[in-house]
Amino acid sequence: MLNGWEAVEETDVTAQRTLEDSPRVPKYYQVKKQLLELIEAMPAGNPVPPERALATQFGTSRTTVRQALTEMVVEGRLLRIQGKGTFVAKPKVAQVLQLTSYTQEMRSHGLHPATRILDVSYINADEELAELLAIRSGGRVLRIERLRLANGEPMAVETAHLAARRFPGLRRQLDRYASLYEALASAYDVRLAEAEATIETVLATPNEARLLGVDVGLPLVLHCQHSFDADGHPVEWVRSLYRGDRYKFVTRLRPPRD
Amino acid sequence: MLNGWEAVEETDVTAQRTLEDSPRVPKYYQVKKQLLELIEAMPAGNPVPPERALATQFGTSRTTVRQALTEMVVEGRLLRIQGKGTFVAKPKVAQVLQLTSYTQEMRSHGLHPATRILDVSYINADEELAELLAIRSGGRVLRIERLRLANGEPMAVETAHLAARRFPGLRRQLDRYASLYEALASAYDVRLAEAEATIETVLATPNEARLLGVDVGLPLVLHCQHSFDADGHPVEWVRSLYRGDRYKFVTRLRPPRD
DNA sequence: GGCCAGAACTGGTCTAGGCCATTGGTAGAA
DNA sequence: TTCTACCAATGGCCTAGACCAGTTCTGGCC
Repeated sequence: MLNGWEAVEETDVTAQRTLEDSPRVPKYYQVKKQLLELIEAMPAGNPVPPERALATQFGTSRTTVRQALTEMVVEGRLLRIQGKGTFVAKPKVAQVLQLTSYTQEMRSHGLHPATRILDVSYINADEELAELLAIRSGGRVLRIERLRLANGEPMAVETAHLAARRFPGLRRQLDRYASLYEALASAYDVRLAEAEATIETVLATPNEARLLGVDVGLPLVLHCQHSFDADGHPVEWVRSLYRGDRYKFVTRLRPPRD
Repeated sequence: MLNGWEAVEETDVTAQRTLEDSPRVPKYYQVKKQLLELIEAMPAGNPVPPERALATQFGTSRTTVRQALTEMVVEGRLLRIQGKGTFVAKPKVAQVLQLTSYTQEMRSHGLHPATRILDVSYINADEELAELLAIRSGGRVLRIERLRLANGEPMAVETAHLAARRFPGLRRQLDRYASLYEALASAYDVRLAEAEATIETVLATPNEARLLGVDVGLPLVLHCQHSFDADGHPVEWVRSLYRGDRYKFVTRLRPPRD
């Protein structure tokens, strides 16, 4: 019994033709294993058989096939499109966690970056945001919501917050510069010197899923960044949602100062 | 506190008393929304009603309730135990990404850390590992697999790799010191100066799930760290699997050197 | 009192089907 | 030729049950 799952890890599919044996392992997991082998030899974008066909082929119900497929979609190995089919997904992109702009970062990976501005507006800071930006509660904050793309594919939804008073006219300046950081440097002589970032996994809400073109409930990487200038004043607070199935993060670490 | 906030995109839930209307929103998602409200006022560890009761209460099938519950389990908001019930989970623990030992890190959060050594053995480096540790391919490598706990709860499975020739007798030294980093510093006068870490989301395999006490297929955070000493020589390569539902990562960023 | 068998729960897996929403092709109409 | 209406195929969501696997309580037996 202890070796129950061990047997599956090294599943010799050639040996077992049916899924009937070893009831210790869920059937959907056996289906998944076989599907993983199947798509291993397939190039990205290649379609896998439709769910109903797989159900027949494996001798299970469609529900069970979907359970296996869902896990693989969550893992970023498959991509489901309603009405079209299910396809082998592309491998993950690495994102270096440093104070570069998204544009620079993507170019250094040989990808073609693009940004679509979804919304630029002024809001009033709630208590939490006010503290992050070191302004008074209720103070005006410029909120910039952008969709980040790489090679035309949505990669992240980024919502930046900056104190309106500190960067007057920033809204207009945005049109003149390629990136926010460039605008801050050129128009306000502000450069980011340090930041604190948190990374955690969350699941896509319907709205976020729509923007990123993924399914509701898929794990995303929530990356919140609090950036400071050389004087230690807060400059921005950014909440970014990356596609967990397309991204991985890279960061350089140093020992803590004692 | 650096945190994500609840996205405000939903259709007006207050307007709809029942689950019948607005077919745009899946029923399981409406169930999830209501469950989120339900557990908001509940302390961690508190049980939610059993699935069959919820199905009756919401007028849906148990399958639909399970779909909602499953998402909440994946998000780390609920904890399911077969035969016992489903319970409100504890909030995430933040993990600072810096070159501290796990032991130090947990203590600084007021948690009681513990480490269970799963396996210490010598292996032969494959090509990839040899390059990471700057040794010849096939060279001896000490492999340390440890289970990290906080307040008695499994938090991560960590597998460290160090060149055997560079740290002779390290296997025995491990017993004498509280942490690996302490052993390196005291017995070999080696201190970590820098590291490169990658972070990505993966799903738990049966083996990993068993060790961490989570369900197969739950998202984990894969954290790989390549550490160097002050001379720039590689010291260790560590592959850590954290519970994605219990952890979030914090890191400090600096501008890239040009 | 103490032990054990079993009932009565819990969540875990699975079936066999239903209908809906989206997509892409096709046949017929303009 | 171009457009439109329809149809077939896909994945998305849902039902109403079934049985299995753990956990906990309970009642009878010693």
